[in-house]
Amino acid sequence: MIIEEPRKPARTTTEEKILEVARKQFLNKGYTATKTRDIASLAGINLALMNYYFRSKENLFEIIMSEKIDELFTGVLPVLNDTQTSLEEKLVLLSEHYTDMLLRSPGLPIFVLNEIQKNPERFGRQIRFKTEVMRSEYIRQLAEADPNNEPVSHLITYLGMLIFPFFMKPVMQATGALREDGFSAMVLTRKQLAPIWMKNIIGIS
Amino acid sequence: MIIEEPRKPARTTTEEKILEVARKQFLNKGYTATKTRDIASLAGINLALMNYYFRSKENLFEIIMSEKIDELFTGVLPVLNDTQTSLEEKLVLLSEHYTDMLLRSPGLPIFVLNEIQKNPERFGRQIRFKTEVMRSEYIRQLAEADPNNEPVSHLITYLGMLIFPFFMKPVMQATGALREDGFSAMVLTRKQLAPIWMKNIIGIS
DNA sequence: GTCTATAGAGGGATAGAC
DNA sequence: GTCTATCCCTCTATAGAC
Repeated sequence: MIIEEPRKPARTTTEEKILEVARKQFLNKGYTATKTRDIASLAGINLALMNYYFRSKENLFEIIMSEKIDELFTGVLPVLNDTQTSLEEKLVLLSEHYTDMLLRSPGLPIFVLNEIQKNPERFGRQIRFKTEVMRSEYIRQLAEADPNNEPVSHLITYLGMLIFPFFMKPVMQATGALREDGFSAMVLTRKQLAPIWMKNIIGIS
Repeated sequence: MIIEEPRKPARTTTEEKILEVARKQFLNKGYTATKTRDIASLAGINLALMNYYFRSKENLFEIIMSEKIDELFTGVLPVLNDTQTSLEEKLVLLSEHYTDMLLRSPGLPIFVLNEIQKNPERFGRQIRFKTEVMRSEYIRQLAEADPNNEPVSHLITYLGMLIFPFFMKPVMQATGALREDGFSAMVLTRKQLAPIWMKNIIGIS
């Protein structure tokens, strides 16, 4: 009879602390500008210990990157694939999902898409776009609504409505066009409007 | 009588060659991942000479960055401020401007917005968003069309329609969802459709 | 597991000859 | 203007003691 190993709460301490710091550093500075020394010192340890847990900077980065790609893309697959919800309901769910999530992680899209662009063949494959997204219930319903619809283009349009404001956030704030709360307010209004806009565009095709 | 100095074609050679290479390197790799040694060797010279022309990497970068911000943002100000064109015409002109320009420089948006995010206070000011864009004829016409319109939000929506596909390009191609010519075709179709979509959204508000 | 110390490579910048 | 040689700092990674 096999006895399960009990959870070791000790392991959460240092290892998870490093991951936590690394997440923040990579997200804010990108891969090259992030220094292992900074991660170590911010985690309250030193370089050698960081390499004891994660063999290299690259390795640590791949772990974080994989997490973040999931956060940005893979997370919505259940919504897209749900056969119980209508197209209209999916539009609302997507808007809510992205708006709420990105208000918590405004820097996520620019980080992920920038690093993918610098290394497409390495990270691109993780996004099961062709297999998972293009064959989803969402795409099927889109084609059903109007056979002339170009599904990929429409998906990009909608993601743009939801995500692009977060690309512009630093610009808006640095130029003084929008303060922090002004930006949140705008995005929350858009959360309501985006599904309506998009429904209309789909109708138009 | 002042005699104008003749253009010195000699100066275009080395200095412009360095700029040309630096543009490509910074654009593809970002600031930190770009190495001055690479710029020099790709320009067919050496490090010392590069520092003779441009005092430092930072200095060279600021020049390129300034150029690129202009390319992405400042370039459309004449369109936005034209009192001779209708709102509808401006939508068409913006769509044409961005689509054609970004097909030539697909990596421009992600480079500029990523570097601005890493250093907002430094580069943000160059974009005269609050003073030039927000007081433009375009914004006035938008408010005229419907007083309930939220001009900033609508501008972001439209820029998203035109620019966001280029953020997704590496993802589309790495996942095999779209080949190179498939992407161009999609974007060219969108060039026609985006103004129509947007006109409709403005009507809805 | 956690540390100190250091190897080893790479990067930006400059001195100084031509 | 353009080069070679080199300084000097920073960064990643590892050896080895505790």
